[in-house]
Amino acid sequence: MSRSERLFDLLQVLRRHRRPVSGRALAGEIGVSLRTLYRDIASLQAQGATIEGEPGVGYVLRPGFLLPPLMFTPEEIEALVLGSRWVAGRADGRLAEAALGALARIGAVLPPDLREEMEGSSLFIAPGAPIPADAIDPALLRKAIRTERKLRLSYSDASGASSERVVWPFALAFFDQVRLMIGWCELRNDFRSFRTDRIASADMLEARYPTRRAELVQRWKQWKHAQPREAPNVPATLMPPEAEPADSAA
Amino acid sequence: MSRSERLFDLLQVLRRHRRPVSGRALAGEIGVSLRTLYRDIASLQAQGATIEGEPGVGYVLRPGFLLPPLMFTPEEIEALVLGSRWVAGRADGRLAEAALGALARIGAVLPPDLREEMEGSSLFIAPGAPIPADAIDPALLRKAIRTERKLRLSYSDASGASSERVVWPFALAFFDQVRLMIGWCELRNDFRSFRTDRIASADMLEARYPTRRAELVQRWKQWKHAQPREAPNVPATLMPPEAEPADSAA
DNA sequence: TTCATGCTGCCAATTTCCGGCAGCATCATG
DNA sequence: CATGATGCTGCCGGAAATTGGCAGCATGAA
Repeated sequence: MSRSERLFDLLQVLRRHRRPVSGRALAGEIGVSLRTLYRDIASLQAQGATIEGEPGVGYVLRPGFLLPPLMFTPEEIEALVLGSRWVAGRADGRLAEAALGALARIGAVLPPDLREEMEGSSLFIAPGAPIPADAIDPALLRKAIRTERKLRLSYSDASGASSERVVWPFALAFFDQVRLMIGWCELRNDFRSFRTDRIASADMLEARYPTRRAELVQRWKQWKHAQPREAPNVPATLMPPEAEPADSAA
Repeated sequence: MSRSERLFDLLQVLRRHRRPVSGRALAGEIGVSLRTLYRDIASLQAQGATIEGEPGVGYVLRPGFLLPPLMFTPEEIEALVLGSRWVAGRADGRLAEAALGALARIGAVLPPDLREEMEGSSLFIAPGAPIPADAIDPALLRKAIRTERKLRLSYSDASGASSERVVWPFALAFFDQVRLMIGWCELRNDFRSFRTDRIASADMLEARYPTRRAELVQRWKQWKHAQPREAPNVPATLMPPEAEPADSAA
């Protein structure tokens, strides 16, 4: 049996035991030396398996590595498929792939009737006007947001003036035609929004920003609520992206 | 990347594609030679995966493999959340609820770190222009589509003329501002699209329509492809909804 | 037919794997 | 505290697997 097959096996064995099992027992069950078993466990862990080992006790596989069976109502399936189709059609390539990948995973753990529901779903996203392509990789922005890292941006505002600045990115807003990255701007010492298609370059810095993302979001919402509006009778949430320019106030 | 890791990857890639994929394409996607890919396929098959390969066609993974897929990646979680937020914000109430319900179910099986990812996700759907409210319950349309039942419609077209007809609804298309129900119209004996906000009333009939939904969709795609376009230099997929009116051709 | 594709055998260079040993850390228990 | 069970790591040398390339055959569709 090749090593890769053995790893699949080990996973199944671990899944079967819910009580801790000693490495020696596992090694015996799989037919391999103890030394090799330790290496195998390390391999699985490297792939994200949360296998916990305690001295004197043994190993347990914590859930969360493999996707358990899932159950949904037909309407929930439709909602998931529709949402994923929207992402697949309207977001950048990486996210689009991720949406399809997530659907595929869900489909694999669905009972057959629901899987059929998923495959035959008749809710479609109509292609819209083409979205301006980004000069930079949007996945980088998401990664910076996820890991709360600072970004050094080269940005061209609506008037064409370009600038360089460091921002603390904490959100991405998807409009029909445009995407805005929202962050705290060190240059302006204030919140700013940046159209992703106007970001000429973005470099993720080593430094993490000092505030938690959730708190930035919360503060930003308050800030936004308090902002004077050029057209106050339009609800703030409905303002088109240009109404909140990256830097026209500068 | 180790071989075993690659096998997991290959499985997920296979799950993501529903159409047959050539070995060459798979090899390219995974970054390995064709020869090695064949060996990998054989390995997975030996472990119980039902991967079917036909000469001249490609590979398809039949569901039911004993090993469930690995857990979602953070990016997949982001995609699911973003898609669900789109549905929650842009679809009717029932679907919006379903989207949130689906997310909750997914959240229940996530390990803590991913659940945090889900709850703190910073990708937002910006509210757009208000969507015209439907006079009828959109959930009824979806139910009719799901169960392949005929609908009796009262419909007002763009000019305000109203009509009554029986249709075989098979799809719902979501545009930014408008939703179209697509069906076979018994009155016109042809495919027609109906803006859901112009449907004055809809009654689901007892009768199921005689053709399978999937086949209707397929025929409609061919029909649509063959339709003459008023503005032929605009790609068909980019035409705004009004370009394919419910009945202006009648 | 021709073409795209699946699939297999063979081979040499490279890489990985494997088992064994020795040693350390950690925890529970006597 | 001592002991035992267990997890975990480094090192080594021989063994085994992996890899890509090539050549060739089979099959089904256009």
